[in-house]
Formats: sequence, structure tokens, C-alpha cells
Amino acid sequence: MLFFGKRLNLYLAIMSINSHPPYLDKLNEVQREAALCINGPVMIIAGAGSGKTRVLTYRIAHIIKQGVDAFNVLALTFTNKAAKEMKNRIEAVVGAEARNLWMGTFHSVFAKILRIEAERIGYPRDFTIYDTDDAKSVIKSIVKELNLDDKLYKVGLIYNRISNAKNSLITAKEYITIPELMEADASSGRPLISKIFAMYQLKCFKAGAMDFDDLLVNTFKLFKEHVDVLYKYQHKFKYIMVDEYQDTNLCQYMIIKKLAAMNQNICVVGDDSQSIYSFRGANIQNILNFEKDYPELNVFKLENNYRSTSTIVNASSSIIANNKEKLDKRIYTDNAEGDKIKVVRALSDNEEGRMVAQSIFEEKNTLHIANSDFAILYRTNAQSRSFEEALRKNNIPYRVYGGTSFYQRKEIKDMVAYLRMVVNPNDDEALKRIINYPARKIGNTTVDRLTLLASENECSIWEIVKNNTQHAAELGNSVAHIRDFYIMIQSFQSMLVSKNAYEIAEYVAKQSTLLKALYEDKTVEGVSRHENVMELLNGIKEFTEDDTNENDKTISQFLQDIALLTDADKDKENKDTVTLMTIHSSKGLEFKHVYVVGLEENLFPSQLSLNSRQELEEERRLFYVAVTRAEEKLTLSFATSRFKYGNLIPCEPSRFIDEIENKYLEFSYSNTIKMELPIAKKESQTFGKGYGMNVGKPSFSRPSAQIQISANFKESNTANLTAGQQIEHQRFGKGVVVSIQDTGDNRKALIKFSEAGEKTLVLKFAKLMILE
DNA sequence: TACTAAGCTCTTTTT
DNA sequence: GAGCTTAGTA
Repeated sequence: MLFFGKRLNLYLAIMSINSHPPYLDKLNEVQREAALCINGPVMIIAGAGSGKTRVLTYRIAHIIKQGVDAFNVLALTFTNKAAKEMKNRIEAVVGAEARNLWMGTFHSVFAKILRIEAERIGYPRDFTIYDTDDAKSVIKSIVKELNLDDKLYKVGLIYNRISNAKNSLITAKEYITIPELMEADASSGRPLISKIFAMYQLKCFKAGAMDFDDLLVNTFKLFKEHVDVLYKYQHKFKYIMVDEYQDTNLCQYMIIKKLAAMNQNICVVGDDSQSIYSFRGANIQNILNFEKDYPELNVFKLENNYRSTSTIVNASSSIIANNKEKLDKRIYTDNAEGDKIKVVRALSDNEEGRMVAQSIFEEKNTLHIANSDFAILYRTNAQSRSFEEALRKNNIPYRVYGGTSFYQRKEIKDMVAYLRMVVNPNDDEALKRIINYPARKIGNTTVDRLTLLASENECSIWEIVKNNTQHAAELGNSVAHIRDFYIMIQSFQSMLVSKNAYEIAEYVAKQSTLLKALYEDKTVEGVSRHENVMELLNGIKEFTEDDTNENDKTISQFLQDIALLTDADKDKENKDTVTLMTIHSSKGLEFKHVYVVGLEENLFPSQLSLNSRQELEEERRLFYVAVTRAEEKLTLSFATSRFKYGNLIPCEPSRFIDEIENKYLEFSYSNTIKMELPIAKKESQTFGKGYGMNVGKPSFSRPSAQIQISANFKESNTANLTAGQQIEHQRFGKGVVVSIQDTGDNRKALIKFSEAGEKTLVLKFAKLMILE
């Protein structure tokens, strides 16, 4: 079959050799037709592994070869990394001209436009981009200001509600006029959400800040209210392409529609079976309805899967066949049958980790393939732990994508907050973060007063700081300290005219005493924090010196870049590592051998998705995305019990495993491996590895020990002590933890250190659970 | 004002 | 498991 497929392609290539330019030789017939059809509306339905990126790449190359200037082409991709890779590939075909392409994620491209046009809609050019944390913090302060019950008005919930409204293009003003929304809020006991929404928008506006959704909404607003601007970009973008179209939301769709209205040269590429972002407002109907919007649409279906073995392709088709909401297409492959899909059962999450690590170790040695050929995909970020531990034990290098990235770290956010202040001092969130860090005698009380004054005057906190003399009465003794802070930030700002981004950043790091504070912290964490800030400075230096990037080299630009950076975008040196990531972030990638883990009911499909058919279907599409990442080998695993918040809970295997036809599966259950209990036996009176006692909350259900390190260590003020763990802390002392012992007194545990001797830790509770 | 002890809560996915 | 909050102490 394999050879036949290749020969067929060759035959087709010869047949049509005169009808297409030679640079399109690498495409099959349908792919080529899609690449050649550049005028008018086009929809490409591209199944997993059908060479979607390739078509898009050559289509753009073809457009440029037809004499269109690259800067008249707009291509919206799902990740910045995808854009970068595609750009490089296009460059290989058409040369340096490719660099002028407008390519990137919706957010980054629109941020670029907004930076040029911001003043038209009343924002400063150097507006700040608030990440989710900043946005939530703003909401939190509003809830506080309105004296609302924060147990009822949960920050995350409000954030989602506001975000959903925005993605559906509903403004705060319109929100009040929509009975469904208002009634829903009223009946849930949160009638003031609309008010919070309005205040939130105002606060962000006053702070010169946009959140992720604003980048889209404001672009829409810009085009809607300023016809001349719309006209300008309609002219500019003669050809528009949208990748991963199934994951666009209403707002994104409306913007594209506006931009494409003049030339109608719009091409969307997507796969309804891979629509997995409805929580972000993505609407599968966008792809299902595209035909209605453009009746004269040309549709191309890429159904030949080049990526995976026929076993994997057929099995994945049998999964997705269970969904009702889907476009008509039939994925097939000419590839060889390949191995059956392994189904592995483990007794616990830790055992699951061990089995997967063991399997990778064996495959690697017998097949002689690289670490980077393996991927472990899971539903939630929290699942990575057991796999990390097991891989570490087997000395297999790995890299975890997602979770807390470099730019989420406290020290990095602190440093970045200073830079944000330099560029846009009205950025309240940045100000609150650093006004007393490092400590400069401006305590919580003073900050609260400043916040209140800012609210009363409907201005940013910076305005109050600036006019501190006018508010001297309210601010009392702190005025002098506030003035010092003001002068310091101002001195940083004055450098903007003469110094480059790196020079300013370096100066700020030193003068703010941030570096000094971190340097003086000699704990393991402190040293690493210092290193991280140095790494950030180094990054800014590289950014300043980078001449391949056509953008300007200002701090403002740097901040925008990192605000929209995804973990997957960060090009770590191409080290040979096993990849660990959520299925969501695996989209667009492929690996020789994929492990889809944690396949348990209520975990995958998620418990929260079991309420409606649509949501369950989305989980199934997610499963489809996961299994279609695999080229040669696929392993599915689940555990029959799992630790959750310290509780050992029994698990049922996922219904998705049952949905695959049996003939594609190979079950390899073994009952011989004994479950290794994470808790030591009582007789030894020694706590097991990785477990100690819970100082915080006494709980019968939690056998592990959580030891609070210090409220100061904001990033993690609780931690597990592990025998063999290195520690350096004023309270626990220095050295290696030799053992953690029960003293016989329920309230005390004895921790022995290699150097600092013994310390007695007072505990509220100690319970040893024996499961064996 | 800074720090600690002890308690509570959350738990999907991401730009 | 991890983060956050609150009450109380230094």
C-alpha cells in the first residue's frame, strides 16, 4: 500500500507537470489545487496529519511568486512558533521577501496593529498587556472596593464571565441590556457582575492596559469606529489566511470578516474534529457555517493522512465517529499497518509514571530512537508530577511545557513590573507589585490608602503618587517614602530617550535594589531567583542586539513580546528531551511514539464536561487530537487509583478506550507489580520519602505532610520535606534532611539534618495511614 | 510593620 | 499539592 501511494503521487506529478509551477511539486493533487486557488474565499478542511501546514506554506509562497508583496499577506496562526516555522519554510522557497509577511497569532498581530493605532481609541501607544493574573487582581480589588462577599463573587468566575462576554462582542454597556445575562447573574446571587464588568473596563482603561480579550475587542472597535483605519488595513491585507480556523471565536471571526470584505481573498484552514477551545469562546459553528457566509466558496478536503500508521488512523476515526456534530470527511492513509495500540493499566498514578518511563527506556534502547521522539500527553498540567519523578529516576531527560513558565515566576514578574512602570506608569498592577518591593517602608495600609484615593479620583495610583503633596494629609508619614519612589521611577523614565532597552533594564535592576535583595538571599531558591533575573537581563540584551527582527527594540516592544509568548514558543536549545505537555498544547505537533496517560473517567473526559453532549463531544475531539499526534506507536494508560488532594480515590478507565474497536488494541495488564505505598509503616516511625506531616490542616484524608516554609516565599509557602532533600532555611536549618521521625508526641516531629543537627518541628497533627 | 502559625479553599484546557 | 488568608505575636 505504502509503495502504491508513493507511486500514485509520482504518477500524478508527472501527469500534471506542465500545469503547475515546479515549486509545488511536493504537494499531492488536492493539496496543489488548494495552493493554486488563491483568489476568492477558500476553505480547506484538513484532517489530522494531512499536510495542512505544507499546503498553507506553499499557498503563501505561490501568492508571493505571483508578484504580490509579502507585506500584503496576513497569516494568522495558532502559535507564534508555528508562524516562525512557516516563515522560514516560505523563505526557503521565495527568499528574503518572506520576512515581510504579517504572520503570527491573532493576539500578537492585533497587538501590533493596536500599537500603531492605539491613540485612535484613546489608549497610549505603549499600553500594557495584562495577563490573566493581572486581570484577576484588578477584579479582586473591585470586589473588595464594592464590599462584596468574595466567596460568592469568585474572581475566576467573574473573569470568565467577563471574558465570555467580550469574546461574544458584548460590551459592559450592552451587558446590562441583555436579559438572559442579567437574569442568570441575578439567579446565581451575583447581580453586580455587570457593574464589576464596567468598573473593570474603566480601571484597565485608566491604567492604559488591555487584557488578552481586549486585544481582540479593541481591534474590532477600532475597525468599526474608524472606517479610515479599516480601509487602510483592508487595502494592506490583500490576502488573508487563517490557520486552525475551528478554534476562532466570534470576535476573531468578525474582525477577519471585516478585513476580508474588500478583496474577499480569504482562506481558512481547519479541522472540525480538532476543535478543542470552546472554553475560550471558540465556536465550532464558525467552520460549519463558513459556507453560508460565502456561497461562492471553494472547498478543498485533505483526507490523506501521511503521518500515522493505518492502525492509528483507523482507530482515531472510530473514536471521532461517535460525535454527531461534524463535517463529512473520510480520513484514510496509504501507510503501513504498524503495531497495535497498547493499553496499559497501572494501580496508581506513581506506578503509571514508572511504567511509562520504563517503556520509554526500553524502546529507546531497542529501537535506538531519540528522546525527542517521545511525548507524554495528559489532560491537566497537574498530572506531570508522577512522570517527571519516574523519568528523573531513569535518567531520561525531559521538558515540561506549560504550567508555570519562566515569565510567571515571581522574581521575573517583579522585574518586569519595574519595566512596565517605566513605559506606562499608570499600570496599577505593576505599581502595586513593586511599590514596596524591595521593602521601602510603604506598607499595606499606605497602599490601600493610595488605591482608595485613586478610585475616588477615577485616576491611576501613579497620579496620586505623583501628586503626593496634595494628598499629604491622607498619606501621613509615608509621604516622604512615596516621594522617593516617585523620584526613582521618574529617573528610570528619563532614560527612555537616550538609552536602549538593555541599558535601562540593567540600571533599573540595580537602582531598584531588586538584584541586591536577591543576591543577599543565599538560600537555594534565592540564588536561583537571582540567576533568573540575570537570565532575563540577558534575554533583554539579546533582544536589543537581535537584528533579524524587524520590530523596534524598545522596552515597550520587549514587554509586548513576552506578554504574548507561550511556553511552546520559547525555543529552548534543541536538546534531546522527552516532551511532557497537555493535549491542548500538543496540537500541531507529532511524535514517533505517544503516550496518552491518565485515561480515567472523570479525569479524561473531565468531570466538568459530562453535563452536556457538546462538552463530551469536545472531550472526544481532544482525545482524537491526542491519538493523532502519534506516527508509529501509541500507548494509552490509566490508573485504577489516584491521589487527589491527598486522598486515594478509585478510578474507572475512560469510556474512550471502550470506543476504539477492539481489533486495534493490545491489552497488557499485569497484576504482578505491587503498589508501593507512599507512606511509611508505623513501626519504623520514619516518614516515607516525599511525605512528612501536615502542619497546616489536620486531615484524616491527607497522610502527607505539608510544611509551611515561610509566608515570604510567595511562590510556594508550603512544601514537602523529603528525606535526602537539600535544604537551607532559617527555621529548618541547613544541610540534607536525613530523616523525619515521629516523636511519639502527636504534636511533634523530629527532623534530622546532616549538618545542622536536629530540629523539632511542632505539629498540630500527625497521622500515619497504613494501607497494606 | 514584619513575620508566623494555623486554617481554608481550589482542582481543565490557553492567548 | 499548593496557594492564600487571617489572627495573633514580635
